[in-house]
Amino acid sequence: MAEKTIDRPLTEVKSQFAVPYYEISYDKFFQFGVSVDCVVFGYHENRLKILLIKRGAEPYKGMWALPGDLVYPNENIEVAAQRILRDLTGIEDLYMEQTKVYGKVDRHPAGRVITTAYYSLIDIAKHDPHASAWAEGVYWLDLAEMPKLAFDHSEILKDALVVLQQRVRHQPVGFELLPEKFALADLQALYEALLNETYDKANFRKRILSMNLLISLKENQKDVPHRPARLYKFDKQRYDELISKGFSFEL
Amino acid sequence: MAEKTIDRPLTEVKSQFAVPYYEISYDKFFQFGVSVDCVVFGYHENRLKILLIKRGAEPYKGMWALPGDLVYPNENIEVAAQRILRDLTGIEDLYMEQTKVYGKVDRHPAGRVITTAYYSLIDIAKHDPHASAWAEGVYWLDLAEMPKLAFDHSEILKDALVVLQQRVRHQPVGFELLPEKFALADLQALYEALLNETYDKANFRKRILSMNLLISLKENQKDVPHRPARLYKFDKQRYDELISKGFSFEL
DNA sequence: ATAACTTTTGGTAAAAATGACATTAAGTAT
DNA sequence: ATACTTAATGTCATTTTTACCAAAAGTTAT
Repeated sequence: MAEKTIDRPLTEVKSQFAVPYYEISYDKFFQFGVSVDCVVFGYHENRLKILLIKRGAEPYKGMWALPGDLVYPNENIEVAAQRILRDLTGIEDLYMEQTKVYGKVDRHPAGRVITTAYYSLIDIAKHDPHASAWAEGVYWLDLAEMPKLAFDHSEILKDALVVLQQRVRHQPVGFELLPEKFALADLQALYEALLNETYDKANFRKRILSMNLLISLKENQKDVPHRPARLYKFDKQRYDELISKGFSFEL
Repeated sequence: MAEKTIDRPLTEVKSQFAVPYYEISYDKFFQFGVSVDCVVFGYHENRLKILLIKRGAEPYKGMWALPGDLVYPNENIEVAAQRILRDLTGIEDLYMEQTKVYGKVDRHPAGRVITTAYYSLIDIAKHDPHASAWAEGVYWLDLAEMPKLAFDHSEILKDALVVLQQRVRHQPVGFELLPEKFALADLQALYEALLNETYDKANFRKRILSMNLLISLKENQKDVPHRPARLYKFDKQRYDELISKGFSFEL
């Protein structure tokens, strides 16, 4: 195919790559710090929570912040995200996904630090966070009552929430916030909390069940003061099958 | 509200933030280079194209690559993205959006460089790229015939394409690839190229027009060997209104 | 045991959206 | 004037969505 090609002579040489890279002093460029901040969403009793730490070190000592820290120069970023979250909160092996990079020149008082935000969803009951390293405390804070956070973490959190809502609408990630076994009403309450909407109970049930992503267990709720609902579990295998066939979950 | 709070004593101090930040030698951490890579999509004659450069400097001299370069330590990343694209290709003032960060330890032979990918959509006819700085050439390459790219740029491009298709489906970004005035058939051809699908002409028309996002001009196509179609333009104001009311574009 | 109560669960009917396709309209080319 | 091409509009059957009802199944109180 003929392409539209525009090929002009070099006009000016001003980049660090204009001469062979190994002859240049990179000092001028290689002065960045890189960090990771983790936005961990949890869900408990119909409320969406965020995992925050109370900072035990400068800068912003004593303030609320997302769990985050600097990446080592020989460490991959995703690995760092896991390590840092584990070091500060004890939580391990989460599925984490990037949301955005934050790189304002003055966002960190100690120098030029650009940070990558990762988000994750967990069932609060399945993990037991505890403060360690320089974290003075680890808390599940209600999303509705969020204090001001250190650095630009308030902005990071706000953006991550938008990403979460996007994801939740188009992929069945919501299931990750629920216990293994759950009732349809639980799932509905979760989605209503996540997206602040309300759904008709009967129609929600039909929609979800028609996707065939749930396995009906031979087991009912216990200790409820009314008719107990049937319990279900998420059919991960069926989901992977559908995805590979180009299925797209929509709520 | 009572929160589930877990607050344990410090167990170990091992982070760089465990002592006041101004007393620490950060040298160990502040060794990163940060770069930006731009994935600029263009559209011309029913084909999706990518703006690539032929590298005129090491590393990967002579190879195809996304326009990208290192960020200055006192420069905001978005500003750098604009500058670098302008320096290398002469294209200015694009609306660019982040897609992802790439940070593998060995992704750059000159040292630890993490890069942020930005993507943008432009109407090829509206811009006239020309190689400058250390770019030896600038080319619009057809997406279907993409060569192997320098660094991890092939992966970056692949991911950006997925993001583009997502965005195009849920926001009317497609309009940015068309000239000011266009016929409905042009819009349809664009979406069909972007998403490799085909739509029924009559139904596509109804769907698009029912969104009220197009302004019908009192003007028709010229120089077509058949009945000329009515021209439309995108109603940006109406779009912003709808968005602020929580409207979501779906195709 | 029975009645009252609450929530689950299955169903139906109207309304809305979708999709396939036919028809008419409006221009160009001969 | 006629043929031809694509635009533009309309119709209709089908599917999907939505609102709502009622029976079923358990718990609790009497």
